[in-house]
Amino acid sequence: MAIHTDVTARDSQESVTLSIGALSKRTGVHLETVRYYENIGIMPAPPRSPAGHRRYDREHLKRLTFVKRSRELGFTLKEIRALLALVDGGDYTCGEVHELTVSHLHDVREKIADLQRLETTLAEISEQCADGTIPDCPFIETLFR
Amino acid sequence: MAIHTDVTARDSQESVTLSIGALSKRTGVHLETVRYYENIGIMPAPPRSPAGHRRYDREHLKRLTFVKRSRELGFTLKEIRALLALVDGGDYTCGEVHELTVSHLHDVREKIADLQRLETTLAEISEQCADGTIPDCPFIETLFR
DNA sequence: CTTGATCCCGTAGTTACTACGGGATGTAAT
DNA sequence: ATTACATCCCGTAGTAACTACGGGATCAAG
Repeated sequence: MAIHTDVTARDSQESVTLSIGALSKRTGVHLETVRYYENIGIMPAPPRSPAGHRRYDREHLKRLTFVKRSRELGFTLKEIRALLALVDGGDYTCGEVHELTVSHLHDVREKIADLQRLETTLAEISEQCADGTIPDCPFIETLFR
Repeated sequence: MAIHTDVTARDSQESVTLSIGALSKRTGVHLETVRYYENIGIMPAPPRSPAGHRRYDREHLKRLTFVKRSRELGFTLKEIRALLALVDGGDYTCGEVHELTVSHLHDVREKIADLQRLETTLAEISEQCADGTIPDCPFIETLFR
């Protein structure tokens, strides 16, 4: 499936147009963020109404949903650009997507490991100085060494 | 222990002075970061040599070490400011430190939980599209929905 | 006394947005 | 037709925590 699905003249609702506000509400992406995505080239510049208001169609809606989902999965905008480039090219394979995903998964696992190490240390600290009125907390002492 | 330990005239090495580069090497904090910390008030402005070069002493070294350690534990600069304010005040108690630490620990645990949810999803995805030459990857499909 | 390392400063770039301000439209009710 | 209010426009600046850059001064060693 290419990102630009065929919306032929035979389609039942052939010209869906959404204002930026409507698009924002449907996707849950902030209005300013939509404009931001346009500025940085992640979303294409949509046609404008005579007065200059942006008019979005179903393709825009799909693309923005894609971006939103990918962000929720923790992909950076840079990674999403790569994903979109594949998809826009139209001839991507599952393997290419797999590669990006695995690489991202690796990053996520590293972050988890880092945070778990932190968690352990912080938990130890907070046990050490749980009872509260002692001045000269040992935690503070260790931070100075 | 207050942050400003007494370095009396009787101390064996009474005037340690470090250039910004030396301080940077000893603490592992980038030189530019040291200046940055000075700009934002986390490190005090040190005295200068006649030519205007910064001269640091043991107190600076201790403070910067403190900041470095705290950063490594994932505290934000804002949190570190709070910690330093307690310490600078000199009359902090273990309980106050405990509070900040527990709050931070809570944040860390939330982040871990978030990332673990991500990890699960990403692992599922990468299994689904592991074998590589199929076009129209199912993962991409789901992102469009 | 020359060479190379180090230092100075201010500014801009990074990531992914969010917020602001002031003016122009769109839409609905009267 | 007018009024009122929501929505839209744009560009700029702010957020966190730095990093990088550029061009000039100074220091330390040989």
